[in-house]
Amino acid sequence: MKTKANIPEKTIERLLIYRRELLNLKQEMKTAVFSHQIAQLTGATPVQVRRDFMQIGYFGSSVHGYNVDELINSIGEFVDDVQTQNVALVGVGHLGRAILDYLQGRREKLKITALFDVDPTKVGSVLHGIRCYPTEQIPEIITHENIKVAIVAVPESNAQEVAERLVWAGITGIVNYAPIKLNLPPEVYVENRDMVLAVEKVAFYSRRVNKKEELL
Amino acid sequence: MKTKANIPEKTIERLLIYRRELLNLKQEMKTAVFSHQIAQLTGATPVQVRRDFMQIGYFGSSVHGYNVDELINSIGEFVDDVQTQNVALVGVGHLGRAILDYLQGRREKLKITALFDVDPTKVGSVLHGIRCYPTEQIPEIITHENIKVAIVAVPESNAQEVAERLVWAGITGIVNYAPIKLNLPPEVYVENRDMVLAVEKVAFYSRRVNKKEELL
DNA sequence: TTAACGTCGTGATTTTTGTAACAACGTTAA
DNA sequence: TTAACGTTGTTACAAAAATCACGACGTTAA
Ligand SMILES: NC(=O)c1ccc[n+]([C@@H]2O[C@H](COP(=O)([O-])OP(=O)(O)OC[C@H]3O[C@@H](n4cnc5c(N)ncnc54)[C@H](O)[C@@H]3O)[C@@H](O)[C@H]2O)c1
Ligand SMILES: NC(=O)c1ccc[n+]([C@@H]2O[C@H](COP(=O)([O-])OP(=O)(O)OC[C@H]3O[C@@H](n4cnc5c(N)ncnc54)[C@H](O)[C@@H]3O)[C@@H](O)[C@H]2O)c1
Repeated sequence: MKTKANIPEKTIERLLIYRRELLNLKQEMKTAVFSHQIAQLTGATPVQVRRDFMQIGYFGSSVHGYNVDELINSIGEFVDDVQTQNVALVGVGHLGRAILDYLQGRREKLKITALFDVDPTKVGSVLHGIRCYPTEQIPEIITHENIKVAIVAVPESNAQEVAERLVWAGITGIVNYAPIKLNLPPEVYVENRDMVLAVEKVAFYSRRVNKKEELL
Repeated sequence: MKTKANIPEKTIERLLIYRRELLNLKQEMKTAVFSHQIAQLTGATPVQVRRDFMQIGYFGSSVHGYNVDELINSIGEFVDDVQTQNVALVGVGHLGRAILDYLQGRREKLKITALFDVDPTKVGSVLHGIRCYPTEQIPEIITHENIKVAIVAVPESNAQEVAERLVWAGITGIVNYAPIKLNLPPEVYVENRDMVLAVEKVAFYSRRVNKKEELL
C-alpha cells in the first residue's frame, strides 16, 4: 500500500467519521452520495471530503458522486487490518461495562475478546460471551489471543501499573480512560479520554457563546 | 482579559492537561516546577509549555521556573468561569453512572446539578445527592439552575432529539457520547466522544508500530 | 570580576492542516 | 451541436500549529 505512508492524523479521524455515516447510509439503502452530502452529515467541508478520499486513492464519478459500498470498502482497506483485531478491556466497572455493551458487535474488524479485573466477584464471570480473567493472566491471554489493542478503564491509582503490564505483554495501542498521562515507551500509541478535560473544554467554549450573545 | 481573544484550541486543551498535573504536584507539596518537568508529565515539549503560558500572560522565573500555585490560578482565571458552572447529565445508564461517579467533586468550578432520564425507575431517585428529573422538565430545570453545559449519554436513537431539547432550553455546550453527529445551530459547541472511533484509531496506529517492528 | 550554566521569552522558520480556485468531464436541455 | 450545469480531482495558496534558534538574565563557582 504505497499511499499509506504519510496520511495526516486528522484525515484518519475524518475517514472513520465518514465511514460511520456511510454505514448508516447503507442501512438506508442509499447507494451513492455526493461530497457535499457527506460533508453535511459529518461536519466537514466538501473539499475536505474529496481530498481525504483522494488521499486513500478512491475516486468517485462527477455524475453519481461516490458509491457507498465501494467507499466503505476502500476506507476499510485503508484503516482496518486484514484480519479482525482482538481487543482487551481492563477494568470491568461501570465504565468498562458501558464500553463493552456499546462496542461489542459494532465493527466487523474489532472484537473485545478478553476482560481483566482484580475483583474476585468479577473474575471468572462471562459477559457478552467474554470471559473475565485475573490480571495475572494478562501476559498469557494477550499473547495467546494475539491482542495488540487494550482499553484501560481502571481507577487512576492502578492505571500506570496496568498499562505497563499490558505493554510488557505485547500491547502497542491503548485507549486510556484514566485521568493520568501514562508513561510508556514512545512506540506505544495512546489515546487519552479524560472526561473532566472534555467537560472543562466544553464549559470554556460554551461560555464564549454566551458572551457573544450578550454583545448583540 | 485582553489576551483571551485568539488562543488556539490546542493550547486550551494543553492548558487543561497542565493544570491536571499541576494539581497533582500541589498535592505532593511541590511549589515550583520547570517547563521541562511539565513537558515530561504531560507529553508536550518544553518550548510548547513556555509558549502556552506566555499566551495566557503568566511568566515564570528563569531561576525557579514556575510557581505551582500561581500557575494553577492563572490557568484557572483563564479557562474557568468566575462562578461555578452547573452541568446537566442526560441518560443515567451505565455510562452516565460512570461519568457521574467520576466527575463529581473533581473540579471546584464544575458541578453536575441535574440528572435527566426517561426510565420511571430512575426518575425521582437521588444519586450523589443529585436528583433525577424526567426529560419533560429539561426547560424548567435548565433555566432555573442556569445550566449551560450538558453531557449526553442516551442511546443513539434519542440523542438528536435530546440535544435539540437541551439547546432549546438554553444549553450552549455539549459533550456527546452518542455515536452520531448532532445537527445543531453552529453557535452550540459540541465535543464528540465516540468510543468506537477512538478504538478504531488506536487499532490503526497500533498496527503501524507492529509493522515497523517487522522491518527491523 | 568574569565565565559557564540553566532556564525563560520570543522572533524566525518549518511543518501541518485547511481553503480557494479552477480545469476536466459527463449530463441535460436548448 | 452546443452551451449551461454540477460535481470531481488537483494545484496553488493561506492559516494554524509546532519547532528551532538565540538573546536575556539570575546564579554559581572559579
Ligand atoms: N475518562 C473518563 O471518561 C472516565 C469516566 C469515568 C471513569 N473514569 C476512570 O475510569 C475508572 C473506572 O471507572 P468506573 O466508574 O468504571 O469505576 P469502577 O470502580 O466502577 O470500576 C473500576 C474497575 O476496575 C477494577 N480494577 C481495580 N484495580 C484494578 C487493577 N489493578 N487491574 C484490573 N482491574 C482493576 C475494579 O475491580 C473495578 O471493577 C475511574 O476510576 C476513573 O479513573 C474515566
Ligand atoms: N461514546 C462512548 O464512549 C460510549 C460508550 C458507551 C455507550 N455510549 C453511548 O451512550 C449510550 C448510553 O450508554 P449506556 O451503556 O449508559 O446505555 P444504558 O442503556 O445503560 O443507558 C441509557 C440511559 O439513557 C436513558 N434514556 C433513554 N432514552 C432517553 C431519553 N430520550 N431521554 C433521557 N434518557 C433516556 C435510559 O433510560 C438509560 O438510563 C449508548 O446507547 C451509546 O450510544 C457511548
